[in-house]
Amino acid sequence: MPLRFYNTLTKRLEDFQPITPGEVRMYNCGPTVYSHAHIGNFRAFLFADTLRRWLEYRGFRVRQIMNITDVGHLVADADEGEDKIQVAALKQNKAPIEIANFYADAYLETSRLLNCLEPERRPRATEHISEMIAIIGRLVDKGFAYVTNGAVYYDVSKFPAYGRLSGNTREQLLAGARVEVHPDKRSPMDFALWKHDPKHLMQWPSPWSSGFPGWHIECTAMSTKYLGETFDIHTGGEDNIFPHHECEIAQTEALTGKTFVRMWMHTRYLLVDGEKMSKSKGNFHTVRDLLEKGVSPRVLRYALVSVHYRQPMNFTLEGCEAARTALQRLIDFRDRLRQAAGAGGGAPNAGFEALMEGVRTGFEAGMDDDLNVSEALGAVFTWVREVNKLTLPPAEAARALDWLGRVDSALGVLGMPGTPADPIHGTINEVEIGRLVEERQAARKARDFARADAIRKQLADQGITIEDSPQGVRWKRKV
RNA sequence: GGCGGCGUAGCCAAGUGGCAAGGCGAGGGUCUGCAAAACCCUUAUUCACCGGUUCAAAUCCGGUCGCCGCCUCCA
Repeated sequence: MPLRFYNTLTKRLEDFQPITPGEVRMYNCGPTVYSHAHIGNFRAFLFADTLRRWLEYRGFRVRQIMNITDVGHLVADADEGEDKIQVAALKQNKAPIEIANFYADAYLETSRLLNCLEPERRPRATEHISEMIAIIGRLVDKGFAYVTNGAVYYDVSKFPAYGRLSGNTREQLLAGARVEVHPDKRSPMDFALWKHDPKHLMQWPSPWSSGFPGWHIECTAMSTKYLGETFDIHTGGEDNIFPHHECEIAQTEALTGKTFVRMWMHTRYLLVDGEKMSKSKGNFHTVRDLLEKGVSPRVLRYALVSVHYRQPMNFTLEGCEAARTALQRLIDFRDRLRQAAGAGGGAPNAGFEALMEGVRTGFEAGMDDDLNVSEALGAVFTWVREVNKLTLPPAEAARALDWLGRVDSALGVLGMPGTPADPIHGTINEVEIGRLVEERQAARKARDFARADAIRKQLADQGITIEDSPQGVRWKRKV
């Protein structure tokens, strides 16, 4: 079965072929750095990461660009609202750049913690002002934009295809218009490319006024700069479909006269406890909050990645616990394979080849089908159960281990270390664990089971699980 | 009002015409000093509801109910 993705633009599954054979050019809408990223943000970023990993698994070279928005993203109405970063700056009595840098650094730290691969570039809006001004100038020259009172607006009426992505056509928007028309705008759906506002903390000179860029223009400037006028994939959250991506298409295609993006992919919203996440409902989780609550990064990654990206996901702490157990099963399995690869026993298993072929086929079919991770994981767990029944000779264990590594190159969860910052891991060190394990063994030998069980409990409280097997005692850290 | 999505076991979640994957949880077993891990068995005669098409529908069509998102704050 071919690799295929759901294209928001055509509203159907399409076989995927990059423009340049063997190379995929992909732009991911990244964070606006005015506060800490929440798990909904990271659902989208983890989707982008998984998509990149899967394309690489399939042998493509992936040129991945993920932006950082540090100016222009307005907090309320697009014309009257304030810049999100400016709001945070005023509130905290800091310069906008300090706010942006602080949250950008925090974001990058979280991204690494969740095992996201580093994109080719992370361009920032404030570092591409001159490119944006150049594009705006060309749009004015071409008649797609007009200047009033130092501001520049895109004239949506000049772009008949407006609405193709979101379904919000000009007619419908006009019919349902509920926004006061800004006096400078010709139509309520026109959007700002450049704004003039003397009160704004971030100001750049331009041919029209000292001011700052609109939100949508940054992605046009940065994506086309690094990926060309037409590229393969553009991703974002479903809320980006309108207005952000609709406006990007209008701007960019008016500018170049070419198709902007071939495949638009959007993650659905994530709900928490069945409701939209919001601070007022008390169900708002930033990634760092969850880590502080003891959800380890790899459990969080597993939980967020294991649900299909186009399915509305309901995030709960109970769900995290289920994810933790499932992940523990995979990690225990891997550890057993490692041991068997070193000192396994038994003759070659008759059905082994068929099992390997089955899991590979099933996993790849799921992932190829619009990144259906749930289906792909189903194949993996079925395989795990079958392999667990066998006694593996080293060669087979090594092959299974190798395959598990392939699976994890796409999912990125097993290779993640537990982090010291994670409280469930406790502070106990290996020397101390070894001492307690030996003390417990001595107690068991003396049939002092009360003492042995007390030690086991003590270790369990530190996140250490003891397993007495015929091959000896083992211990492991909780995932 | 316009656009889009969802409703599958206690929970999460695949499956878009041919006897309902997988994970978590629960119960029973094998193993164990007891556990843990692993394995075995059980846990949806049924896919929100009502009609229709078909030899055959969770899957297609029509309708009803419920939930959610977007329509210039948001991934």
